[in-house]
Amino acid sequence: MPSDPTSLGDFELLLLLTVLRLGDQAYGVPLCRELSAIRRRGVAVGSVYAALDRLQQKGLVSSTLGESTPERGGRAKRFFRLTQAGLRSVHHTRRLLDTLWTALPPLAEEPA
Amino acid sequence: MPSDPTSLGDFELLLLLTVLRLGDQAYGVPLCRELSAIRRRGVAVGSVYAALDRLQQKGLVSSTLGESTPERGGRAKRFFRLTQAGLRSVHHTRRLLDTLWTALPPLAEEPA
DNA sequence: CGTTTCTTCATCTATTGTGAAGAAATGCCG
DNA sequence: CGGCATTTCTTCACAATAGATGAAGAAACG
Repeated sequence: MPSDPTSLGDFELLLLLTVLRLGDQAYGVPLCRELSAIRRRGVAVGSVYAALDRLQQKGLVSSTLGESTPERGGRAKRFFRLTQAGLRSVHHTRRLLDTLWTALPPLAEEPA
Repeated sequence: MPSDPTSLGDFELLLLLTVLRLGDQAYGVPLCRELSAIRRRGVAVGSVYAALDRLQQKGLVSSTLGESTPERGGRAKRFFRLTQAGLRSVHHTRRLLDTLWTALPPLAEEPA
């Protein structure tokens, strides 16, 4: 019994947060760039679209097709936003984690 | 390029936190019970052991074989603890997420 | 056309999910 | 005392979902 809509994979969570951060510039390519920066490691563009599709199917994001822009390669983009359910899902995860690591023991100091 | 040792799957993160919480009672069966409670959904015992094996191979937990106890079915248990690397990994994830959702927009009120 | 930007697709590995089978201990009862 | 059901815990085989990768396809401009 998979796909409880309130439970997110780690990548999916980061992706939702990144969609929020990018606001009206949340489409595939910059999402991919931003995620690469956050993770400090290359993120293949295919992973991003696959995750977006999953999230859309679960109803956590919605997408709208933009218009083309008068720039070199200004092809139409597919923009993403969080749905109410998506936002709830992020809040839910946050509450859970905030609770669980309140009692997290501190890191021991490394000897110099 | 998988398995960056500092990046955790969502289940793995919960598992590490649960190992911390259970302390000297952190072995397969209670871990499974505790995770089921946290997630509010059944967790198969196989998933737990599989994740533990992964985490051990990545060096994030260590395990020691206990002795048998004088109880019905008091079979020897395999106890788990976080390594330094494991603790660092949790802290790392926490810092990242705490940063990312500082600007998280609040949930809209549902109309009654 | 060639180039640029963006998306879709096919394929592969890794993570997670599930339940049954296997080990190791105790307790009951002949 | 000896065997067998029972309990607790672990290992295993297999299925499904999530994530990773790079090449191919679409649509725009110069």
